[in-house]
Amino acid sequence: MVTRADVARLAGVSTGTVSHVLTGARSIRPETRRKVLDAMEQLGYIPNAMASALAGGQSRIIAIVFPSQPRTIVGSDLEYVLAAAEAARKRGFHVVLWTSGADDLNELRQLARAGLVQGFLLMQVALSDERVSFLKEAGIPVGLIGRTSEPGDLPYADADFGQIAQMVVKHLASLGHRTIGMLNASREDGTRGIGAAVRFADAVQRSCADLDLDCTIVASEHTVRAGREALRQLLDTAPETTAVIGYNWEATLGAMHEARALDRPIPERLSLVLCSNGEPESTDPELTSATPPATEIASAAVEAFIDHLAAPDAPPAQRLLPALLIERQSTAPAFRPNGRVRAKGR
Amino acid sequence: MVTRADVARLAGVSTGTVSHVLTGARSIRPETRRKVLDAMEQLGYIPNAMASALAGGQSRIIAIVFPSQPRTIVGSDLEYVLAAAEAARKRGFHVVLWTSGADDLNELRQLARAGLVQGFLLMQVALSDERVSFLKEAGIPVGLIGRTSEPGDLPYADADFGQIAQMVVKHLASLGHRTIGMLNASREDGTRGIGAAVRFADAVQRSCADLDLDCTIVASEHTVRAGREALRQLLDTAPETTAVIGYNWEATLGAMHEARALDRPIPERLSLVLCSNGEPESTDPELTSATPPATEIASAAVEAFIDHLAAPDAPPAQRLLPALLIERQSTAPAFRPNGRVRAKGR
DNA sequence: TTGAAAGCGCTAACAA
DNA sequence: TTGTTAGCGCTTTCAA
Repeated sequence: MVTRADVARLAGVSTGTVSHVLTGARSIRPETRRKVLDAMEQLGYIPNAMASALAGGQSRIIAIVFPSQPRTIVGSDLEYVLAAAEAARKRGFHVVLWTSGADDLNELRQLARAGLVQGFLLMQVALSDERVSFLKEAGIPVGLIGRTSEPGDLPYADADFGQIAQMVVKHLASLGHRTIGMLNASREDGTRGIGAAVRFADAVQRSCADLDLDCTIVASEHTVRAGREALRQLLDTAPETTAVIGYNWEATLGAMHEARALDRPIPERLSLVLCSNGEPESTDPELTSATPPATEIASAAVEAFIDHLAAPDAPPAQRLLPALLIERQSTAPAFRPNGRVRAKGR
Repeated sequence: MVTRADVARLAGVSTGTVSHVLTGARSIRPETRRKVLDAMEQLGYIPNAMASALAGGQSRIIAIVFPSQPRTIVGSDLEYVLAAAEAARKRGFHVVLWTSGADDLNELRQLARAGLVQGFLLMQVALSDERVSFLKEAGIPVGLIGRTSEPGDLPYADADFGQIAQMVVKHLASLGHRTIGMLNASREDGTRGIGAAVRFADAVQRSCADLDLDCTIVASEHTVRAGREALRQLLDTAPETTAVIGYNWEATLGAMHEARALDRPIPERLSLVLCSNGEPESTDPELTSATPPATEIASAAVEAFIDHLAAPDAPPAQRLLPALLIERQSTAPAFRPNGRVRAKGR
């Protein structure tokens, strides 16, 4: 194994100098730097991560924490994780995975105390998340992919639900829809981010109010069957509904089936937009969507968190990321019984 | 921070003794052990992971590697990863995530040389996978979640496609199906495990031959649209087909839609079984399935790999794990034009 | 059965 | 601008 001592010897400098060439922590005469770099090159030197972690007190590893009580896992969850790993790598950090239940919180503390990880990036953040308070009290750095109701001064990145709601409602309004429905996530479902559900529902309601549209919101469990029932209930409650916003992937699938059963073909007689994570391209018709930008959110969260690790006292970055509306096949001008299709401007 | 020296002092022993109590590497007088354990308890001692990694030369970290050229990510991919992390944790190991393209292979070597990871567990293994040969040549431990065509003496765990094929074909035969179709994964799709596709198709064919059933196999791209076309093609080629085995999640979704369009309702006029990873419970009707047991496969692969790390010269474990057939709503007795429904025993 | 001490490879404070 | 050196906390060999 090639060590820093070998490099120093070959370059004719001290080991300290080699370190400083690597870290750039102090100015080095260009000529010396060259010699050192050449020697490293020549020897194929690779710094030992464990040694520098031990000596420097920084493992450059962060943990991503999933609740161990797993709910339905969708493909995009992995997208978050992979994007986080990639973003961390770009900053010279690594990501380890950890699953933890309410009873395992102590294990998180031990992980940190063992010096293995410098902090925790939480996924599936609930409105009120005990992991957050626990880690904060333990003095262990925390960041969020998502948000609690009161993120305070924690670094986080989340979807900008206000923007998403506004964009989607505007889109539907421009297609002439006047009565909108929403299939929300279950309120019971803390792990799934009920915080987001509440925030998004509020945002949809506000956006509808702004444009003077009617809006009915129905919560559904995260199953296809529940989604079918939810749509039926929605259309019972508000028969005028011509467009539905889905914020619950499984329920949205159910709604698609139920719409067919109710002879409300999509998009001709019912428009549907998916706003949650899910797989809008895997349905038929493919779903028009404005889904949270998983990769961007994860990257931003990692950036914010690593910055926070470097400067714990500075106010951390807290970012809300906009989604893009992708029009596919599930939205169309509002159906009017009398056959007139009114497109409403802007 | 509490160190081993603190514990030693309080227990009135040497630091070496504390280490040995922890590792159990040599016999300790029970009384001494007690004193040490008490001291650790009292001080809340937690060993420093970095220090032991440095001194012991073992980071107890393994990396899970994804191809960076990502294909469609399904929910079950994360299931593998989380299960692997959990299994590793039980063995006192940690899992870091890495994504790597063909050009990044050197980074893998550096990760290992830096002492950060002890080896690599590869996901999305292709039939002929350059990562494997690269790492083997570099002398870096490799394990597989999946298999290459020639796994040689590598530790791995994979689904037992022979068993799955036989079980599913038998199930269909027992429902009276005599003509079976299969929607296979695309042959182009190296990252997706064409190896598995070939193996599974062969196994299905063999199982059908054993039971004297007709069998038509059509490959499809991994899109809903391609699946629709594939089903049409399949039914054109073999109109007698009454049951289809899906080994391509997106294409299976497409087949469901196309079946409806062709007035072949599932399951009354066409049975469908999902055998690939996917979300059989998210469709309507829910899919009867025999999908690879993701959690078990990942755990077994991790076990095999960690064992291999501990004893590199012993022949590594190579495991094929059976799936369970879960009957849901998409299979039914074969439809007979004349109305007779023949159930064929066992 | 236990203790002492020499590293593991690197960082960073202190000197020069 | 560079060198020297004392740790970082643990493992493990060698002696006792």
